[in-house]
Amino acid sequence: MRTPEGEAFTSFVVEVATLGHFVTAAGESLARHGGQSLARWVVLDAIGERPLTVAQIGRARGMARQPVQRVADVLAEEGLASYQDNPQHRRARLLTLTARGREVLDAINARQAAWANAHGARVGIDKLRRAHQLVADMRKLIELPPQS
Amino acid sequence: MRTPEGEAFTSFVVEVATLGHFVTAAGESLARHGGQSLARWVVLDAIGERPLTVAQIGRARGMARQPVQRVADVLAEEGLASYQDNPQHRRARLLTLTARGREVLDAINARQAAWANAHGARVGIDKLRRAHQLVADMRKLIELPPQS
DNA sequence: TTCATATTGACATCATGATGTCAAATCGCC
DNA sequence: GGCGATTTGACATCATGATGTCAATATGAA
Repeated sequence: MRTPEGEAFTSFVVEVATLGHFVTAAGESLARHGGQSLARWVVLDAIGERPLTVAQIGRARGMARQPVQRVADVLAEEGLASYQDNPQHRRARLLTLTARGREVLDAINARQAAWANAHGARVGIDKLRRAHQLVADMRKLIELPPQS
Repeated sequence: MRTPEGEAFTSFVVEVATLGHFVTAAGESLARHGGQSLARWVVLDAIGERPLTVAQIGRARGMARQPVQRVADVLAEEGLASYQDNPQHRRARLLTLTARGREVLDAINARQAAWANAHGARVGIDKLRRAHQLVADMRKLIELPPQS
């Protein structure tokens, strides 16, 4: 009923889910030091380079527009971002970082960089590259239907 | 500011978060074929071996008791589980699988086994073991404070 | 046994993300 | 230019998981 490969695959999947949980928690922790949350950080970071519409942010980060909309509205209320008119689209305004939003984002990203540098140095570049490749391969595999 | 190792670590973390998302979606899909959700499947599976209290389920699956309580109450309402008196603790009743709950759980687990067998066969046992080890190592690392 | 401490269930509130629907706006094909 | 399809924002509802509080219960030290 369950092959050794099936057992191993299930163990891997469970381990990945657990690691994903830890990674998310680490992200929440990093964001909290800037007085934000992971969801807010994701939206702030998305518009760090250039203003985007809510729908564009959702596509860029693999989220539906609706949750992004809610977070974006909160950020706008708090003065970390603001909606600017979009010459391309009358309704779809561009969410833009304010000066305060830039400060907050830079602070969180700086902390994240230190965190990643410290962890990365311990692992070593070779193992990191292999790990990244392995996880990326696995993702492509899980995306495929199991029958093929 | 950002070392190559830091860059690689960040890429890995983002990839893991993405894979975790896919794995969760796969779990939701498997559970849905049994008319359940991932959260309900997790609770059903936790009491598959022996009855447990809500708090025990939470600890076993790394969740707080409160969300488990809510899911458990729904399962009890739907007749997939039932609360039985606990000789060890007057208030903490044991959540127990009903016959229907057993059927549903077995069906979902059978489907998961087929899914895992098919995917596992494609990857191969060696790569799976290496991937599992790598991910487990990374988790231990992220759990440590970054300074050490 | 007694009493401080920890655990537990039962509430509440909240953040997050998914999904559905609708009308306005844009785009693309003709 | 006109018109159908798509995109978008703006609502709504829902599932999930985290957190906090409280009283009832169990546990362990004295």
